[in-house]
Amino acid sequence: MASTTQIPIDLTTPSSSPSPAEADRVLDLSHLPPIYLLPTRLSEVTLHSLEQGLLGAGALLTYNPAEAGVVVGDVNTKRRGLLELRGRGVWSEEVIGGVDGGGEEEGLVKVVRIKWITEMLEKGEEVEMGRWVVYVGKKVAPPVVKEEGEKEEGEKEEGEKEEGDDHGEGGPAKKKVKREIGEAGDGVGDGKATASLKSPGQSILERAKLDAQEQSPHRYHRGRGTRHIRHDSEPSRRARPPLLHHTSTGEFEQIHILAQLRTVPDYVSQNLKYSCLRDTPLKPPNSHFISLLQTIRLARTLSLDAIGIRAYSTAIASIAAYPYPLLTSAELSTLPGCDGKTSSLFHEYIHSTPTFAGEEDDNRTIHVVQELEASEEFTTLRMFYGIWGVGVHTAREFYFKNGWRSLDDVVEFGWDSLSRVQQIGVKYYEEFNEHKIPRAEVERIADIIISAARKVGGEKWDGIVCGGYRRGKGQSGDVDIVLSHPEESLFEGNVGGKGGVAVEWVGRIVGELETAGWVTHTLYLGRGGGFGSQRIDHTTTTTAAHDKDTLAKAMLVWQEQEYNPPAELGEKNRNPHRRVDIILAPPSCAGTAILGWTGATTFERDLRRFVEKRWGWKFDSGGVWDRRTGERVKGLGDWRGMEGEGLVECEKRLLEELGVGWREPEMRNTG
DNA sequence: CGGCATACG
DNA sequence: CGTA
DNA sequence: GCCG
Repeated sequence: MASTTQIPIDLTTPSSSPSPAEADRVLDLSHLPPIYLLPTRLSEVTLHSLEQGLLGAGALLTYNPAEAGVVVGDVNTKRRGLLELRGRGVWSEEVIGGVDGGGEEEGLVKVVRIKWITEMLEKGEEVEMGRWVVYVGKKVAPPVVKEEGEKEEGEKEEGEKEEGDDHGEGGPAKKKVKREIGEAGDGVGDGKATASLKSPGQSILERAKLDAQEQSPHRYHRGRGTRHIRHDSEPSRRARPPLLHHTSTGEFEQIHILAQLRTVPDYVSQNLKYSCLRDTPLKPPNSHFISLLQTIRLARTLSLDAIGIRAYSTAIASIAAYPYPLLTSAELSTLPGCDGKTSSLFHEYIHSTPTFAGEEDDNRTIHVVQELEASEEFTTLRMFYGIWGVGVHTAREFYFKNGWRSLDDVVEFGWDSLSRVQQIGVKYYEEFNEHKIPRAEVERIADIIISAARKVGGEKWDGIVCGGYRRGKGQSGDVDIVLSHPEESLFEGNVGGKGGVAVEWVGRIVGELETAGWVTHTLYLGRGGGFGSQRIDHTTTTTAAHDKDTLAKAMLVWQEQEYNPPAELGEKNRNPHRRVDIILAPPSCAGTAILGWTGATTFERDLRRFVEKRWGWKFDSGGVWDRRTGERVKGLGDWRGMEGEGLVECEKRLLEELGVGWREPEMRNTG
């Protein structure tokens, strides 16, 4: 019941696209009962403009004729009106004496000619509907026969595992308890230690996948070629009278019409699947739903499902680029990379808890996500995975093979089996994970690094912070800075076996920073810009990136030296430790390095797919390569610093040469 | 039903 | 295998 | 999981 609530949607969207509902309105039809537009004999264009006009006047539209108080259509006779209603599952008896416009008697439905609306829209003022009414009926129960409707997903009431033991965080591990780790299980995990690593049949991560499969696929048909948001005037879809179901259906239909009024973004209408070719802002309208998908994606990560990761990443990136709050799963299913599964998740999400106008929607949820958040397995694996130097495999080993459940377990039973960097990762677990880096601190760190580079290598060294900072995030997990120098000659010359002049430079710069006291640990120092540096002799292909086209990288732990103790804490430096990556690029690689290190991940993957498809090139942050010849594509990514080009300019030129076109870093937040 | 980004230690 |  |  109460199906005709206010449309619980704020059409105001952060970006562009004026909404008809926002237009200054002289004509105000908001007091009218819900209006249903009969699509019969109307073109889609006509229908659409009528909808827009009505919505612009604040009228309440519904796509459920059963809820309508007024039905408007190309109908001229009483009998026709009655039949149109009946054809849509609305049974009624004529009310003689009639009633007049405006009033909304319960259970009454009036069929009105279109002229009524067009006249109002032309005049800009309300018009008595009386003279246009062709039929007034009183709704009655249909003769028997009930139709099956959409099934509501069962809620709640699902496996409630005995969860309970909290492992209160464990805090940063400060103690280095020595312990033999040969007998992994002893004393730990009370028998849980036997669970299999590879195929834990009872694993919630596995079950979550199965659950998902069982759900009705809930597919929405999509058009070939140009894809439009499905229009409900399509007969097949219309056939079903969804009434007799409380709530949702009515809102669904009602909301649905709103979805049709929005300008379809190009990437949707053109079915454009490369996230590098469209804007993806940091804070998209559907960020809450996205965060739930990210949780599911993480579950896929933790269950070693690489393809699931790709699939969810694609969907997330697509939704993140969508400039409107999604209203229905049908609307969602028109986005590239979002089909049955994704839209069925949204269906569950949007119906999980009603959200009213003005409210945040973060009380909505998805069942499998709740299960994940409640499961010890998921939350513990996630925690282990958060240790720098611990990947999925190791996290699973900790959990399933060793039976560990907390950081304390790791320290107590496994410390000596950890690699050096893992030990560092554990030691600073909290600082790395909980304490994000404010932008101002990122900038300070960058200044110090650039200064160090200039000190050891001259004033022409320049740098640019990439990563999340460059994409506009207010807080960063780490600092990624790309350094370069405009003179090729600096990177030529001797090539020991170990890899290029760039490595020497990064060594000198890090040395300077260490000496100055900023670096507490060096996790890695050497070749590889992360996404590749060039190595020669791939096969026969000459090409040869020389070592002068090689990136170098340092991964550091950093700590601000200036410490102002709040008196009682003492003089020890308690500033949080920070993860800092320094990438050193010769000028020939500067553009690709910056583009490659700015991210986000899905943007990068799609960029590589696009460049491969469009040109047959291979992109990595050390250069652009022709796959056939193996040759480096000339000029791409070269920094013309000697000619006064800036680093950002260089990246811009590269993006254009790649056929991608310029995209602001702030618009590369593919989630 | 194959493909899904890429490279390095 | 881990990192990005 | 989605696409061609």
